Amino acid sequence: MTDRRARRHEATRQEILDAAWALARERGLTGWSLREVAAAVDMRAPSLYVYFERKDAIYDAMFAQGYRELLAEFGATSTDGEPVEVLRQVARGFLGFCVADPARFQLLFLRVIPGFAPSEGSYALAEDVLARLRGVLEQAGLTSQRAVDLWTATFTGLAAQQISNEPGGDRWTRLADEVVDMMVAAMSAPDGGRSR
Amino acid sequence: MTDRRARRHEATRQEILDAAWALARERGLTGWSLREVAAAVDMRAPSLYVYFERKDAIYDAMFAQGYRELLAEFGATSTDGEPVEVLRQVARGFLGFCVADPARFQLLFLRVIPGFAPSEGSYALAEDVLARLRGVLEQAGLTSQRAVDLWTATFTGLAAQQISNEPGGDRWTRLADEVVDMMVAAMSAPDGGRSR
DNA sequence: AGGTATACCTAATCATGTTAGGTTTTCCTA
DNA sequence: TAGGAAAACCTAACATGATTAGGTATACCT
Repeated sequence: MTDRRARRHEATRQEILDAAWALARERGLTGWSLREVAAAVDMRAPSLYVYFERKDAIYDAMFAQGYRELLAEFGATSTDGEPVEVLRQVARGFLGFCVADPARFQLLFLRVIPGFAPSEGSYALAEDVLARLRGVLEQAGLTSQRAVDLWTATFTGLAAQQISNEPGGDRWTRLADEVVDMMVAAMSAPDGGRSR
Repeated sequence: MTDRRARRHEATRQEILDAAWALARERGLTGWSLREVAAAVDMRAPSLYVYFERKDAIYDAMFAQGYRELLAEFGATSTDGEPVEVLRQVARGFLGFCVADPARFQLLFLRVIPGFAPSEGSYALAEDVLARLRGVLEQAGLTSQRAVDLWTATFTGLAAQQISNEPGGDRWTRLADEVVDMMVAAMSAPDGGRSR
């Protein structure tokens, strides 16, 4: 395929993704049909198959895009300064990211779509994020696998509660700093992070 | 309706629910159709409407049943002894409950079903459970709303991670005791549970 | 100018939840 | 105990969903 055409193809693909995101935000992650996406970009449903081989492939592309955005959010967080303060920053940033787009949160962190699993490539992006997180935690002395596991569970848990019980509020997200301090106190060596 | 008939009706209703649970456990919470449930109880799909006015009503009944089971699990946990030990017991019990049936976990604690919201009556059961939890936490000095919120977020978070990342394992659930101790240390008065 | 891949379409298939409109079964009552 | 009403079930049909088949037109390279 020629360059010009490839660019055009990619642009249309992104247009479709944008339409899907808009619908997902409006009507819920799974609350939209291919016909609706198609209508939003002035096509008929079957034409979408030129750009995505199945509906799940759209979800997969959204998944990848979401993790790329999270990586960007990470990048925007200043990583220098007192390690614990950096951690607080990261925690707040993460929660803000989750709450900003509940549909995205569900797609990235909950298993909401029946039968959908991210492709290898998309999953790799998720692991990039995790690696990045591991780095920041280490800086603050949270080196154990247990600490990382607890971190992810706690903060996705906080986001989930916030989103499903009080969307738009901060009853759970405002606990961020406190929780960070708590985890640092309990799990930084020696030897809350027992052995490794 | 006569008593005999009412009993029969209720029995069939439960039969349908059991079939739905079985399918949900087998193929995922949303991975079954009315036709399949009907086949499992030797009927055709439309006949199910004698017992449930819509598919969501089945989910609602499952939701209620799930919370009744959780209440029972609570009842089975000995509530006397050292408060912190009781808390550990409760935490382990809860995680066991979640991991034992991922479909149930999703139904009760995640918003997985598009468009489904529990009825008032079913939701009341969920609040019963929460009230019960509040009681146990208070016994151990965790009296603040913040402590309760953090508790629910953390333990549903742990369960979610365990279920979606390592089903059948214990990488997250084994953190239970440690997390309980951590929360008690950080949030029992004075005055981790600041003011109220 | 012509050929070919691409982009798009309509028509159709099959599964889904749900409604309409029966027929059969059950069981209370006269 | 006969009759009738309600309950329990059925088949047929609909609308909407994802997806496939099989075309037509457009864009671009040679």
